[in-house]
Amino acid sequence: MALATRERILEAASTALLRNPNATVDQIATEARVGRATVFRHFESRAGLLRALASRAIAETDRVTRQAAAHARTASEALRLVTRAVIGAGEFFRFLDSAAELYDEPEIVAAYQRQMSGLADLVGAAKREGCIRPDVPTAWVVASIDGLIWAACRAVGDGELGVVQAQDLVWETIASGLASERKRG
Amino acid sequence: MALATRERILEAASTALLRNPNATVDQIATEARVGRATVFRHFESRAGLLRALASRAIAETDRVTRQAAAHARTASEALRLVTRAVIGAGEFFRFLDSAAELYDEPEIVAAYQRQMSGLADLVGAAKREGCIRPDVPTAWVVASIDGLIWAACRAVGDGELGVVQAQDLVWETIASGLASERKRG
DNA sequence: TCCTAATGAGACTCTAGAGTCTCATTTCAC
DNA sequence: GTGAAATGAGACTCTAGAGTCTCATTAGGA
Repeated sequence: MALATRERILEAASTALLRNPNATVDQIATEARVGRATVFRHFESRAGLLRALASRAIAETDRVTRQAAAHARTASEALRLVTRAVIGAGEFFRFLDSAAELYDEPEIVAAYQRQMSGLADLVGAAKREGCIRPDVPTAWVVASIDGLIWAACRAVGDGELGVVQAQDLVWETIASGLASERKRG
Repeated sequence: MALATRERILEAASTALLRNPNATVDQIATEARVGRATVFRHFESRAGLLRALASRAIAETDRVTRQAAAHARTASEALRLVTRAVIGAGEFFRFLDSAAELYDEPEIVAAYQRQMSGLADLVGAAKREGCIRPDVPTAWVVASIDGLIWAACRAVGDGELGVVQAQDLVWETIASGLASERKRG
């Protein structure tokens, strides 16, 4: 029961924070259909709750990332699989989009930088394999993939796209852009 | 003087809010090198200040958007010019990135939706002109352009890219993607 | 120089929301 | 069924930050 309650609170926090990044403990408790005091029984503070939620998001993202990378035989394939995997895990970290206070937490910042530098390594390797254009700065490749992933997660969350569709579209956009064939050359 | 002070406060608010979306009136006043009371002499409340800042961002974005569209002879060209123009105005609206509370303001939400639906119209027309792939959902084209614009503004703000470079890269990414030629077909 | 408007400083009130505590009630394991 | 653990409800304290007000100081235009 203790574990179930804790999970329920985390889930509710994710939902409430997505709706409003400044959601109060009271709102989170209501969303979880739990007393406010119970929230403080499971987490030392509001900040502690957010940290726990962020840890969960980081762990899940790392997990799917590692798993995707392990299945790939080339860096280019890894880049594609990792991108798809992260989009699939979007529901876990999407609340971070506008949870500004969390970017004061060193753990969060470190995790984000770790993800981005892992992505940069992958992009570098994919360039060497001839899959990614060498004339485009790696920083931009990383930034744009990041931007497209966020856009995809938002679209999925809003019900505009299905998860698989979003995964396909992001990769298609990265790979070929959005212009018609005949205009491309 | 009154006008100069007001402008200084708006500028400071933009800076302070970018650093921390929950910046207090005191922090904004300090950033503007102005007394806290002076802020309340120029704006009815913190929320009013943010609204004024947002109005400024909306007006500027609308202005450059209209101007860009006016110079274009085809929808495809308009799409390109508008995208570039919006990136150029990034410094005005970038604080909106994580200013969650502002998305409660009907005026802001309406302006954002207006921009997005204008973009959707442009994309639709560009599709009809044969410039944008017809098999990709318009919603995704809009979402990905939006995502890339934000990514570009962030990169420019962080000093990773120059404005012109970012404008070029965004359009290049939209037009052709990031994959090497030989991998594209 | 003088007058007026704008400002800075700081004291003050008020409120929302975090965090604590208690006690009655529920729920589950045994 | 019984006891321990978990919970809900609500009262309570405390603090940060918004917003108001006053008064002395400054700056700028006539």
